[in-house]
Amino acid sequence: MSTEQQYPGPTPERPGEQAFLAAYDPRAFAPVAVTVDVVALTLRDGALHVLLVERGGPPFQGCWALPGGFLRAGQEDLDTAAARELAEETGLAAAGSPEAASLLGRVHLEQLGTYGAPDRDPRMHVVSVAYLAFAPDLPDPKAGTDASAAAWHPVSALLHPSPLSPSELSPSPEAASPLEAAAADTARRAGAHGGGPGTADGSPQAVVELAFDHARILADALDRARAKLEYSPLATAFLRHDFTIPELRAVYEAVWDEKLHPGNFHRKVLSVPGFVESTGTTAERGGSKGGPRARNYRTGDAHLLHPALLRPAREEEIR
Amino acid sequence: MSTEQQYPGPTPERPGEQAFLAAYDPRAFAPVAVTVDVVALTLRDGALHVLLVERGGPPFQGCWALPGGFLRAGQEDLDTAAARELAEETGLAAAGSPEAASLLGRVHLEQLGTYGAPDRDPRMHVVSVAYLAFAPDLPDPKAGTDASAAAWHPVSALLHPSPLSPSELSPSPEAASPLEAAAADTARRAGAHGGGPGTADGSPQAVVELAFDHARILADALDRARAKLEYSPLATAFLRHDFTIPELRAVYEAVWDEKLHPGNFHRKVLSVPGFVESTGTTAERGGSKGGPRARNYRTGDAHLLHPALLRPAREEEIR
DNA sequence: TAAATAGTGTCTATTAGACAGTATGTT
DNA sequence: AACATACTGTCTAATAGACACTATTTA
Repeated sequence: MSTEQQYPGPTPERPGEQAFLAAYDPRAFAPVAVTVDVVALTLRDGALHVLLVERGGPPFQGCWALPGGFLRAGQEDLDTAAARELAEETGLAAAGSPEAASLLGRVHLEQLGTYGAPDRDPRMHVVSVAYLAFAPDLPDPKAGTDASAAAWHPVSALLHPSPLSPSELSPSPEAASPLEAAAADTARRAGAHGGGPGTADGSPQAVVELAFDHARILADALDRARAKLEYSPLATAFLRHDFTIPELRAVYEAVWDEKLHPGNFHRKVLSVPGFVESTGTTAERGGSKGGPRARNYRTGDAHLLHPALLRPAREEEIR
Repeated sequence: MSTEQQYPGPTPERPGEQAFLAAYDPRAFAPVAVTVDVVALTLRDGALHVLLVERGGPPFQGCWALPGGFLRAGQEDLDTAAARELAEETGLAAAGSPEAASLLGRVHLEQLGTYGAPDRDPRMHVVSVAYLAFAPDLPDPKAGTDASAAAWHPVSALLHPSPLSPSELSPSPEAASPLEAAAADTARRAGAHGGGPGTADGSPQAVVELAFDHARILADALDRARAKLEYSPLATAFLRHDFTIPELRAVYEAVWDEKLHPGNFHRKVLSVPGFVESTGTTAERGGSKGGPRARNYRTGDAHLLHPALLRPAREEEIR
C-alpha cells in the first residue's frame, strides 16, 4: 500500500496514515529535498568540457560539483528548473543580451536520470534529478556574478587522475579512476581516453575530485551523450548555426574519443535524410593546416537518424 | 545561485536563505513530495499488459493509475522503493513463497524518467520517479490483499479508446486518444496497434482513463521498451528460464506490434553473440497448430546486442 | 613548393531481408 | 491427410569501411 492513490480522500478510510498525512502536511513526513543538477557539455579547442562549480562549504568543501539547485516547489517544472540553473551558472542569464539568449536557445537539454540514495548527501535525503545539456562553445562564466565559482573543465581530466597512470599497465581488474569505476558497468569504453598524457591542447590537467555521487552522474551523462550521437542529430547542438562536415566530425571524434574516417564520415552524414541541409555557402577559410574550404550546412529536420551513425565496434562491448 | 553546493556551511556568508534553510529544515521550504511509480509490463495470451491500480478516492476517483507510492525518506534508494512497490502491488511480496521470490527475481527493473510538473497532482507538488519493469507472466493480484485493487490491463485497451475509432478515418491532425497525444512527439508508431478491434484473445476492451499524467508516463514507457528490445537482451525478461526462439519472437512481436519473419528472426537471434545459449533440451510440445518441437534456450551473458535487432524501418520515422 | 585537407569514386566484406525447401509436429 | 510450424539454405540489395584520387587551400 502507501500508493499515490491511497493517500487522501477527505476521510481516511484506510489506515495509510503516513502517506495520508504527507499528502496534506508533508511536515509530518520524513523530509526529502529535490534538486536539479545539470551536466553541461561543450567543446573547447576540440576537447569535451563539462561545467563545474567549486564548493565553498562542507561537505566536499573545495571539491568541484555539478551545477544545480533546489526545485522551486509549486512554481516550476523540472525542465524549467534545469534551464534556469544552467542559465544562472553559465552567467548567460544575468547578461540578458540578445546574443546570450540566442546562445542559450541553441542548447539542447534533456533529462538524464534521478539519483536518490539516502546517503548520497550526508546532511539529509536529497533526490537529485540530473539533466544533460549540449551547448555550443559558451563564454567563460564571468567573475563577479553568481557564476563566478563556475568553470569549464576538460572531461579527460576527470577520467585521468594522472597522465599515463601506472594502473593502465597493471592487470588489476579495478578501474583506473573513480569515474571509470562508476561507469564500469555501463561504459566499457574507458581506458583508451585522450590518447595518452595531455590532450589536444596539451595542457597538463590536474586531478579533479567530484563531490557527492557526481562522478557517477557524469559517467552516466557521457554514456548517454555517446549513445545519443548515434541515433539523433544532436551533435549539431555543439555547433553554431552554420557548420561544416569536418566540424561535425570533430564533435563525434571528441565525444566518442575515436578517430573517424573523413571520407566515409562525410558521405555517411550526407546520406542520412534530414540530418543536415546545405546553406549554399562555404567556410571563410580552409583547414588550419591547408586544404580547400568546406561547404556550410545547418541542422536538418530529422529527429532520428535513419540509418544511425554507429560507433566503430569494440570487442569488449558484450561482457 | 541556490545551488546544491551553495546551501549551507555553518555560516551563511551568502544570502541563499531559502536554500540554506531548506537544507537543515525543509519545513521552512515549500513542500515537495517524492513518489515512485512503476510501469510493469508483462505478456498475457500474447498481448502486452500493464499493471494498474484503481483509485479509491479523489482526485481521479475510479480512474486507473500506475502503482506507486511515497519514497521512504532517509531509508531507501529509488530502485529499492520501486522494487518494493512492485512487490506490494503484485501481491507477490505478501506471498513470500520461494516461487514468488523466484518470479520477482526474474523481473527487470530500470528507471524510466522523472515527472515533476507543479500541477500534475492538484493537491501539491509531487515529483514522481517512474520505473519500467519487464516481468514474466505473473499471477493475478490476489483479492483480500493490499494488491486487491490492482489488475493487469491490455495495453491496447489504453491505446484504443474505442475499437476502430472514427478518428482514424478523419484527416484531423489530433491524436486518436489521450495516450497517443501524449506519445505523439516521441512515438510515431501509434495508429496501427492491435490489428483492429479486439486483440489476440478477442476480449472486448473497455476504455480506460488513466489518472494524473500516467498516460504520458505509459507512452514513454512503451517507447523505451520498444527501443530497449533492439539493443538489449531484455526481451528474455518477459519469459521464464527456458524459452524457445518462437517464444522470444512472440515477445518482440507483441512489444513492437509487428509481424516478424520467423526464419530470419531465428537466424538473427542465434547470430548475435551472447544473446541466447542452448540448453540442449527441446520443448515438450510442438506449436499449438502443428510443427516440430522447438529447441530450448536461456539468456546468454551479453548485456548489449551487437549487432542490434533493428525494428523494420518505418517511413514516418523521421518527421 | 610541400603538406594537409575536402570531397568523390570504387572495391569488398558483411548484413538484412525475401524466398524456398525439408523435416516434424498437430488437428 | 492436411496443415502449420521449426529451422536451414540461397539469393539480392543495401551498407560499412578500406583505399585511392582530385582539387584546393595554408604554411
